[in-house]
Amino acid sequence: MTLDYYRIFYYVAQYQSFSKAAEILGNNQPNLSRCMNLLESELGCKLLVRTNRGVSLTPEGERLFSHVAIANEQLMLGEQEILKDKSLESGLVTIGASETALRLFLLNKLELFHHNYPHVRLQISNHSTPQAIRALSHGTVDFSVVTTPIDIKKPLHKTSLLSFREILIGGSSYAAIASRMQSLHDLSEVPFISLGAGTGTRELYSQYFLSHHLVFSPDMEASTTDQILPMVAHNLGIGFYPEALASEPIARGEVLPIRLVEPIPEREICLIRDTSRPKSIAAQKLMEHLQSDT
Amino acid sequence: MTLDYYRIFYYVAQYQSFSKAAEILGNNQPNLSRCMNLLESELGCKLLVRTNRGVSLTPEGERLFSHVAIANEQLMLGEQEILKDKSLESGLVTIGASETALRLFLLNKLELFHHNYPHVRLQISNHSTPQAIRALSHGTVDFSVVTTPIDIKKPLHKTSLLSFREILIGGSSYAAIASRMQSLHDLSEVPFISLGAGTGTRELYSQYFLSHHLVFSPDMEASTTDQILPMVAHNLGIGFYPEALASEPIARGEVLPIRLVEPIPEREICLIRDTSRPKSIAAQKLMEHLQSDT
DNA sequence: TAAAAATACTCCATAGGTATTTTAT
DNA sequence: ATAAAATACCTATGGAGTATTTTTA
Repeated sequence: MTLDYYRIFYYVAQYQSFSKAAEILGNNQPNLSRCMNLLESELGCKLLVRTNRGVSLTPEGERLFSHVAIANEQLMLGEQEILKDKSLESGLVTIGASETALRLFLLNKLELFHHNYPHVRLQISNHSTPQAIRALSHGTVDFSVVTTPIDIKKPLHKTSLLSFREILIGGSSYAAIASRMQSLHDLSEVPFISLGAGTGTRELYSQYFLSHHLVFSPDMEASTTDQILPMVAHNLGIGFYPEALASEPIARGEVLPIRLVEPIPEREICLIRDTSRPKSIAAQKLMEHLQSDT
Repeated sequence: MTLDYYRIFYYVAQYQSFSKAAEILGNNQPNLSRCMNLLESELGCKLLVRTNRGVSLTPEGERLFSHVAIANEQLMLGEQEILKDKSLESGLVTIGASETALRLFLLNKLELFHHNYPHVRLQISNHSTPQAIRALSHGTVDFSVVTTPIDIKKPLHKTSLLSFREILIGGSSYAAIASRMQSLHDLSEVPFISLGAGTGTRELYSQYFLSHHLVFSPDMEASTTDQILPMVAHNLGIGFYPEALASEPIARGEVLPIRLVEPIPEREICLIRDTSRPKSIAAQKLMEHLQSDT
């Protein structure tokens, strides 16, 4: 028993005519006649009353039609939705983003993407890097954009998007230090400002100090990177801060760059995806967009 | 684009497996594989993620499925309803019936029909014969069962079901009259009880009297046939009453039959249907039942 | 008689089926 | 090694189409 008969039935009932329905369906009258005969005989029940003026429904036909109409409309709706999703006229992408990744990379990219596909809803949850990765594992986001270092398990996959550097900055009180190149050992007495434990950034600098036989023990903890800049500007201490975000405050003289002998490890912004989970078309398109150079 | 793909998609999504779905559908795995490939390419969009452990849905597949599920369930529901209608496990028949037709014929028949098909709902509207025919013309009843005389136009069609006779009955006060055969002329001074104008019965007796060069002018009007018997029993007058209903009161001595020289016209109970209007299966079955001898 | 559906008949696309290969765990 | 889907290939049903006839208002 083929469902196509129901679609034909739908149009025949709508137009009260085999010929008209055939025209709409791009089919022919004798064929619809045959199909409706088959439908009736399969259901063992007359559905249509044929006259020389067209077709009308029997009581059973009416009953069936009320269901068939709903079914057909649902299918057409479904097709429309798929088509919209496909053409990115609808859709939802959920993104896990670390703060630095968001500020340094994602916001620009999202602005362009949103301009191109304004009907795709974007849901960004701002997390630390480990939190963003956990959200991905739990399936609460489509993908995450985070900063190295990262620790990744089996079905997760990393793609590099952008390298960036951090520099050490200090407030006006540290003008003397800033005036010449420093070694890490020289700064053991200077108070450091850093993000709290449990962030990738903190991990990174702990490793960085350790590799130079020092212990990184910040005197101040900021809960977001955003807070580091004003804390530094107010001379609470010195801290590492993304170069791209620091250049402007430096130009305005709000903070000073402190040059270091030991090269600060390069960091990366990267895309993390769960390869075991299928992606919506909108999510695929956005991921593609993030990896392109535009 | 064939709707059958959606049915296959429904089962594949349900069972998360081509093989399993094929089994349920009485089809084979390679065929479903082919059909789903076609569906995806027609929609231009991946719906299923094939793995060696089975199949899962992409986000677009999930969206489509929510619609397809509704559609499929509606179609299955529709099929079930039709099947129930067909087997008379459901259905509704509306009947227009004149009082005499109901009492003399219909009630017995309906009792048996209802016993055989208890799930078919019966809606009987009690009317005069002209009202029952009008209800049929307006499409508010499936068919009518009425008594002659009837006046019928184009798409209405009459089938005789049962002949019956009426007899003249009187109360105890009319024992003298009842004791011997009467002619209509002899009864001109006796008060008659009859139904009101606008009923077939009244029409019939007007004609009957007229054909014997008399005028039928009842002194009392009853609004239903039911009321004639007690009125007669209380000696308010004499009146025509269906023989079948009179026999019992006569046997009990409540009323007396009055024999007439002039033969009282035979009457008929008949089925009136609107040939231009299709009938539900239940209505067809009941009409058939009314015309059978059982 | 005209406008619809029904009938008769042809053709070929494709659904259905079998056997086998590929893939991922 | 196994359990799934994919691929390859074959067959025949039945859907699509054309021409014609039938029906009934």
